[in-house]
Amino acid sequence: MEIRRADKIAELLEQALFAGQYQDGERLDEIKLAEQFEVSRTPIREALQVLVSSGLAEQIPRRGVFVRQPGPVELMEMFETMAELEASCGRLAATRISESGLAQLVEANVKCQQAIENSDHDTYYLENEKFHQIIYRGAANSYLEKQALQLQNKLRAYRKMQLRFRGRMDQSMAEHLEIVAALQGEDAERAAHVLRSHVAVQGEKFHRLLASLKN
Amino acid sequence: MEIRRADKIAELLEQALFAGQYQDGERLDEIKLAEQFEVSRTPIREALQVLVSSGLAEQIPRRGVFVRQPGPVELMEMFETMAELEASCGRLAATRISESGLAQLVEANVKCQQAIENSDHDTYYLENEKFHQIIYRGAANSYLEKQALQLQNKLRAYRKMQLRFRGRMDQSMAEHLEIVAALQGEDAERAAHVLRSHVAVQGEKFHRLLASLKN
DNA sequence: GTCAAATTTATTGTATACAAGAATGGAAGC
DNA sequence: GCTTCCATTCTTGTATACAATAAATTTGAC
Repeated sequence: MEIRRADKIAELLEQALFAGQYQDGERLDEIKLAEQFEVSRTPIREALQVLVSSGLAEQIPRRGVFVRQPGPVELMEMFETMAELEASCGRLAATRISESGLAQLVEANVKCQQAIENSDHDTYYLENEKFHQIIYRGAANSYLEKQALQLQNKLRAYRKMQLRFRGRMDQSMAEHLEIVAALQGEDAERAAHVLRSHVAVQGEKFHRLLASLKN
Repeated sequence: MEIRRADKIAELLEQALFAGQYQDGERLDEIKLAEQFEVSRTPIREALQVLVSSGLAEQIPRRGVFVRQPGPVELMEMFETMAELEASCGRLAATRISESGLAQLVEANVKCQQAIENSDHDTYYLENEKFHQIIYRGAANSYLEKQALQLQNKLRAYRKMQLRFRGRMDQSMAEHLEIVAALQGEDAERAAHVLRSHVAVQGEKFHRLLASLKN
């Protein structure tokens, strides 16, 4: 359990937002939330500030804080930015990742493959995420790593939809193998390129994402 | 003037931090700051949260918030990340920037050149910043643009040092011309490459040295 | 004299009270 | 019936009071 109630509440609110429990533009009523969490307005306000600073909500002075769900355009922009960040991580990791890092990547891929064979979506998703995180780490730039992790976190909910599509997991696995090959060969440009298109949402994927948003 | 006192205070504190008025690790005393700004602890606390969430300070629960000036390693990491972000912006801008955007770039360069001839460092700095911001905008991805602007803002104080070196401004100008040429030619890779090395401060070698020291 | 435990002090975190601006609703005017 | 202005109500922002925990200091034992 957290030490500060405000932190715990921020976390819970974040989860609730990701779970879609609030409409876009909805006002987050301090008093109602205070009653709901059985605390005073003070920790609620601090929690709301956290949401605002992470972009999940917007604050209008003397008006309140409002839920801010990304629309399709912003979502695309976030995916594109994620693709660029991953490409950067890949480029840097190509010459910096350790042997142990490479081994971890291979291991994560094995677990991904197993998950596919068992049709275990959750495990696949988890190991896939881990795979990418190893690359962030491999870039040996903790600032960049943090940025990548943050955006990965923001996109988690939407990424999950993506993977549900038939055949996506198999293709994704093939790309993972190519990424590992590029990193092993210390081919920075190739690593960057493959990662970028692996993450990017283009063509068919884009339409599928839009379609899934409407539901 | 801001509507919320907390916002105004956050801004002032940020400036004070950038101006180096606080030591690294120094505790930001809520009560002292409250007296200093002649407000209660409440707006001070909200302002401190802003600093924490932007990474300028660190909060340790029930201990307080402490100034967190980036050390040489983190600074390098931030510059490297900036270089990657700029490269991404350049890549995207190559095929997306408008004619008017290109014209603005040329115009900014002219003003930069004039500033060099007048030895007007401040103007040079301002127009140089503007030049880069036009490229962020040219990427036509407002999320990425915001990320780039944020990091540019964080690095402002340190970037200023960089430019003081003799001959740096001339070299920088030459690189600007090359960047514009790449964008005009819609050469995404070249734009990315030139921008990356334009922004990157120290070389790969130095970073590798630092990184290897950590392991 | 030194170390440890307990008490005091100081500081953060939370609750509540108050102030000020924004939204709402109704009455007056057209 | 519609609009406008005013009063009321509601909500946020700030101040202050209280609670809880960490730091500091004192006191006692060895």
